[in-house]
Amino acid sequence: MKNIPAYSPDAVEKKWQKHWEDTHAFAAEKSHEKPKFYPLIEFPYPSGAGLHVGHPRSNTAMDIIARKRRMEGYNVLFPIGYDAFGLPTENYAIKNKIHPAIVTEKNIARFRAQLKRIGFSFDYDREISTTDPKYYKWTQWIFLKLFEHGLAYKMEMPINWCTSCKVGLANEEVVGGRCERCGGEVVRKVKSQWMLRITDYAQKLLDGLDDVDFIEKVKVQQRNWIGRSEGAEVDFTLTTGDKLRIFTTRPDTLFGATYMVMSPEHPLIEQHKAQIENYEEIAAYREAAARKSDFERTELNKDKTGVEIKGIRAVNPVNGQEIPVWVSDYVLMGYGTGAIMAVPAHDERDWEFAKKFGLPIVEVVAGGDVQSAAYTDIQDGVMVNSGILNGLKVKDAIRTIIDWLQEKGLGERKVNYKLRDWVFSRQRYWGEPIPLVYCEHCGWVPLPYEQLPLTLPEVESYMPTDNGESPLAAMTDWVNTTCPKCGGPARRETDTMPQWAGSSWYFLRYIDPHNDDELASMEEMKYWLPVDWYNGGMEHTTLHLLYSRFWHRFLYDIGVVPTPEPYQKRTSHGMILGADGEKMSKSRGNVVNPDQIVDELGADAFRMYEMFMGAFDQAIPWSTEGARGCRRFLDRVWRLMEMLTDSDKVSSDMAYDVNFTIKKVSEDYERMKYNTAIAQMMSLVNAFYAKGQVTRGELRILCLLLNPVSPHITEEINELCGLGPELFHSPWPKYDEKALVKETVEIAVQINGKVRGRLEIPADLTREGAEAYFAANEDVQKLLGGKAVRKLIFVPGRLVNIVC
RNA sequence: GCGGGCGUGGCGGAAUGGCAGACGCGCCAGAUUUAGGAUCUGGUGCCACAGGCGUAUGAGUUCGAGUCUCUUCGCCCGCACCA
Repeated sequence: MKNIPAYSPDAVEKKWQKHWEDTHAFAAEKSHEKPKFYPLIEFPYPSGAGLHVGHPRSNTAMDIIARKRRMEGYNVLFPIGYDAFGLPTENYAIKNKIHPAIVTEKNIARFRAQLKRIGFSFDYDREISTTDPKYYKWTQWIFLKLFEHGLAYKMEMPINWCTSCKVGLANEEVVGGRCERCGGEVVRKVKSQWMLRITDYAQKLLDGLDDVDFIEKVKVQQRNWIGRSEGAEVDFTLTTGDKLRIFTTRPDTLFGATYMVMSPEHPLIEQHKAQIENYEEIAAYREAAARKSDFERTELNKDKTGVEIKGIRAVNPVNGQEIPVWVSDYVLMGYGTGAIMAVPAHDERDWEFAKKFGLPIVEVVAGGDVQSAAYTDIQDGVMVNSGILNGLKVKDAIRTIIDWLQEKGLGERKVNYKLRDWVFSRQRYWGEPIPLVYCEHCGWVPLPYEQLPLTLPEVESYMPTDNGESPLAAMTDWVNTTCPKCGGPARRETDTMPQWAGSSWYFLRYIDPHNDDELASMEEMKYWLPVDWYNGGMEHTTLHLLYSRFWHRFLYDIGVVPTPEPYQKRTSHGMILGADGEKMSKSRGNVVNPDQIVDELGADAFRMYEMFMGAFDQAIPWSTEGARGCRRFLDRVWRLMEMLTDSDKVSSDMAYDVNFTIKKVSEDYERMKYNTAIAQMMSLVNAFYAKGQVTRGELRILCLLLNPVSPHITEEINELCGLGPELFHSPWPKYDEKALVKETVEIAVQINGKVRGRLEIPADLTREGAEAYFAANEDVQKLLGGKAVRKLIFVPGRLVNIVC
């Protein structure tokens, strides 16, 4: 072909992006005739820093799948939106005295422009933002439904308080005793908080994992987070006459319990103040424990502390033995019953504690040396010193003792979960207002649904207050209202919702984003749900993923959505590190700006490098040199136009390579093996160069295969050469099985397992015919040097191994 | 400590139990060019180089192991006193 223009990514990309935008090329079709496909990426938080090179990794990966599915004839919904409530925007607003809504709008505009420059095939007609009152109307609506069903409640409880953000945090937001966002110190503080009863859904969230295709490590993390454990609750009688209930997973070791431990916050301590001889000492210990942050409490776990409660003892229900009761902060009030029986012989923590305080260690499972270490094995051990359990294996003993306890009314089978209820309040401005009012007569009263959305008022200052109240609390005009129930005076809730709220259901809104009557129409949801493929970061596995599964399951239970699980498949991408192999951060100065890469190399090369740089699920250091290599490859693809020949067919000598590439690329995209798919296309292009020619038919196939990765250049080449209709709605190429069968193949010849030569043999040689074939082959006989063949292993298409 | 994952050239990484290092980066040489850049061609695991050695370590299974089993070492991620 003559007169090939120079490749200018900037011009080519602008041209196609405008064309796609003008024609709404990637809008999901209204009709439900075609099979649907709903791929999803985690919608970004529009930070002031703009897009990060990490975003395009997930986006491009799902864009490739979305584009391939359209070419395969699916109706594809590939949406985009913004998770725009949140602390950084609010902090920026405070610092610069700008309304967070204005900051948000600006940031979204920038993100949108950056995303469009990279050419993602999002359906921008369905764009949403969690900060839009038309959106958060439904976030509030869901909250009211949760409230209506008893799943939202307000409770005085110790919360994690970030001393720097001055805000309560969920357990999940505390990392190593510090605030996940700002790194500030986190202490305990008692405050009245809205809570969501996610614990009611622990078992459903666990069971639901069996019916979805999440990658295994995501399932494992969710299971660990929910933390189900089976055991029993057992009542010990105290010498005061009342009962102390404990939870244990090892009721078989009941005969080995030599003391008990209560959490410092256990209510029985206060109730028995009078009987406790050393109450002062206990109270002092409790105060010291409360002052410690969670972090310190766990940091010091090697050195256990505790105080014996003098004046109260407990009676072991299985043998009537009287044992001491201790207080220690290694027992947590928030799990089980806040008290344990201690079996030092068979629990490492109890063993350590017993050693430190000189408490007796009684062996009840034989198999170890319990004086030198706790014996915790449950496979081989046999019960000893255990009355009715003697001689039983651990598992049988557990069953036997629980039955016995239940019969005597001393205890019962019990399942516990590590999962805690979700602290849902934030003392912040830039979040969804909680649509409830407090009335002296009626208590907490929900706003009527028709009054939603309850919008954020304009305030003077977004600063949270030192006493822990939200900035909204200062807005008396807004706060003081009337009770929807009795009409009397009432006060609005001034806490707002956490950022997790808006992101817990956004995938539903994409389905029907402009609906003012419902969060989404049932008919549309029945067509589009569940999300077919959701890709995101591992950092959201235990928070966002679990929260959104919880909300969705609740909505399913009340008949609002048609599927129990929101996401059918969940995959995860690896992080992109700085060129130095460290996590990208401003302070390290190793941050790569996507705009710069697009400026220098073009969006197509940028997208390709993001996919080519390494295995998709692994952390990979950035290399701008590597990205230039992808640009060089696209230059080579462009110059294929110089060696174009007239045929619309695939030439016979290229048939194998072309068909193999179709097969490999098709399969690798599905398995997220983007790097090897691209490598294969590079090999094919190398083959065209080696030959010095490419037919129009061959180039068209290459453009189709490469289009999902680098959509602009491929459309341009296709158009310049007039190869066919626009690629993005052309059918995905199919390979010809027959073309993949070769007449001869080269195999390796091994003698005693070592490669000694190569041989061209007929491709259809069978295992049966192999012995005769190689016996008659001169080259093979030369390698054998007259030695007798003891055994011959022939692997068709691969090798022959002759043992002699 | 528990759970999950990983360890292959100078680098990113390929490899249904079957020719280790595909593809790319970097590097070397040549061609072209006034020069540089770009492009093209060839080369590039290591060594004592007609051969031998090589996938963190040591063993095992196998005709055959990067791949399967066990051992040791190292690294990453998640959870972390959850009874």
